[in-house]
Amino acid sequence: MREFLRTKGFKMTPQRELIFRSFFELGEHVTVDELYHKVRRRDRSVGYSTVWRNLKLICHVGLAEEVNIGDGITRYDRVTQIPHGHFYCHGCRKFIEFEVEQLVGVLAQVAREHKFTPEEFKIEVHGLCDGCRRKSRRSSIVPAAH
Amino acid sequence: MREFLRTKGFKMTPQRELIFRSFFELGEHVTVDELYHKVRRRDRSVGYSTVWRNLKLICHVGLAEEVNIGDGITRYDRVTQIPHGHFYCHGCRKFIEFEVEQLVGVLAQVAREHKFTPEEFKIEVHGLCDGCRRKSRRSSIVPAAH
DNA sequence: TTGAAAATGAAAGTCGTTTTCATTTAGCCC
DNA sequence: GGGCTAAATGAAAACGACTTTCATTTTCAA
Repeated sequence: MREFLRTKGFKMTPQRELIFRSFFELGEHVTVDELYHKVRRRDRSVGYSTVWRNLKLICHVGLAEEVNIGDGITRYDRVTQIPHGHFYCHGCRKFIEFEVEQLVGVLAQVAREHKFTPEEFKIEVHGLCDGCRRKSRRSSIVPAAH
Repeated sequence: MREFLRTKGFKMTPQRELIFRSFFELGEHVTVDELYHKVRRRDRSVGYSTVWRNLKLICHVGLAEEVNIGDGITRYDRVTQIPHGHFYCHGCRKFIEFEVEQLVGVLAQVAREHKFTPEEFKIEVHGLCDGCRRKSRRSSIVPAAH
């Protein structure tokens, strides 16, 4: 990793190593805060901005990408070989991943038809997971009033 | 519209009428600021929070939905009969819409397999439109340094 | 070893969003 | 039409995630 970063013009530091390692241990849909706290448990001296900057760096070198579901909190998702979409349950606020290889193929075709050059595909479905659906049936939830 | 809102327990006001009308004139990918300024051109006395609250109300009653591309700005998109996805060009920052009827069908099937109850589908592709791709070829853009 | 460039941590700044609160208004009942 | 209650409004402040600043420290190539 030190070598990998050096070729891109970045230096290795103890903080960076800890942050990178912690990120890959968490791996999926990581928020800055989550990573910050994980790192902090191992080294109380690391600052929030250092965690944030390194998360950006991880994205910059192509090892992760931002995921945005619209709740104002940016999540960082390790880049994997297999493209995947997200089911986001607004009950338990958890993600379920699913494969989108063929969907991406279709999308790429549609993009070509529109002369659009795709770089990133975001496929997200919001709804309720099995567990939360059962719960919400019992105590049907009323949306907040204004 | 007055009637429609009344059945849901909301009142009609001059401000609300103006805001609703202005929103539907703009129609697509509307930001709070855009709508605020459009409304203001017709009535200088309308407050920002009123515009914001009414935009939320439009979503609440199912006439629009939030679109989030990850730039920290929420856009509001009129709900249409035909489900559509977005190509977002990060060159000119414009959206191109495309039909996703069949894609949504496939997604719904995948959701069923995961016992997930879908409520909203977000299909977004980031990249470059035809015009911006030609431009960026000529003057190949270097990503901002840290 | 040394110097330039990069990285760090604390603090402050930014900016879109959301809430608060005093006041006004809509619309139901008589 | 008048009275009443809940909803709506506008200004301002609060919120909160994200980003930048700056003085200091550290890395690493020469």
